[in-house]
Amino acid sequence: MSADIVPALHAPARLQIAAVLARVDEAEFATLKEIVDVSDSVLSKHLSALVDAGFVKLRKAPLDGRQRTWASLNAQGVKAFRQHMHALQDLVARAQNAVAQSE
Amino acid sequence: MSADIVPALHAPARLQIAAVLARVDEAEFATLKEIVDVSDSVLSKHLSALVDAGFVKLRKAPLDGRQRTWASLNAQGVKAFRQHMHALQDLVARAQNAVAQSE
DNA sequence: TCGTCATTTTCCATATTGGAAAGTTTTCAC
DNA sequence: GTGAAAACTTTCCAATATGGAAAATGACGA
Repeated sequence: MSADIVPALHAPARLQIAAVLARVDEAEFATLKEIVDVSDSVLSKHLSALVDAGFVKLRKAPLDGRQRTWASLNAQGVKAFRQHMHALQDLVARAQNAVAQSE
Repeated sequence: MSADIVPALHAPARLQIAAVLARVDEAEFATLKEIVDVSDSVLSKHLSALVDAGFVKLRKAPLDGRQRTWASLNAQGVKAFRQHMHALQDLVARAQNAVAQSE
C-alpha cells in the first residue's frame, strides 16, 4: 500500500473516530456516534473493528446508573493514527507540489 | 459518503495513482503498476474508472516498438484530488474540534 | 419480574476491489 | 502469411466493506 496507509483507519468513519480518540483519553459511545454521525450498529461495528485491529480499548462502566461504553486509543492505535495521517499528508504534499508547479 | 470525499478516489490504490499523477506530467502503465502493486487487470480497471470519472486521460504511444499506455491527470483530476485530500483533513480537523469544544 | 437504556448481533442489500484467465491489438521473427 | 510475445482489456467470480433496520443481550431500577 502506498506509503503507510493503515487499512483499518481508511474508512472515513474510522478516521474520525481515531481523530477524536487521539486527542482525548476516552470518549463515550454516544459522543462518538454524534460526531461520526452513523447508526448505533454501525458505530458499534467500527469500534469492534478497531478493537480487533488492536488499536482501541473499550471500557464499560456505569454512569447515572446506566452502563456505558468508553473507547480509547491504545499506544498502538496512536501510532497507527499518526502513521496514517503522515501517509495522507505525504500525498497532499506531493499533490501541492504538482499543483504549485502547474500554477 | 461524508463531506467532499471523492468516491472515485476513495480506494487506496486510486489515491496512490492520483498522487503519483499529480506530481508528474505522465506515468507509464508499468510504472504505476509497480508503485501501486496490483495486477495488470486491476490497474487497468482503476485507470478506466478514473477515466470514466473524468479525471484521467490515457495516451497510447509506441515505445521501443511496443504500444504503451501513459496516464495523466487532467485539470478536473487535479481538482478532485485536492478536494479529496482536503475533505480528509477536514474530517480529522472537525473531529478534533468537536473534542476540543467538549473539553 | 418487567421495562428501559445502551449497546451488540444478526440479517440483508449494495458497492468495491482484487485476481485469474481469456480475449484483443500490435509488432517482431521467420 | 503464420506464430509468438508484449501490453493491455474484459469477463468471470470471489471476498470485503459498509450501512441500516430490527432482533437480541445485559445491566440496572421500579
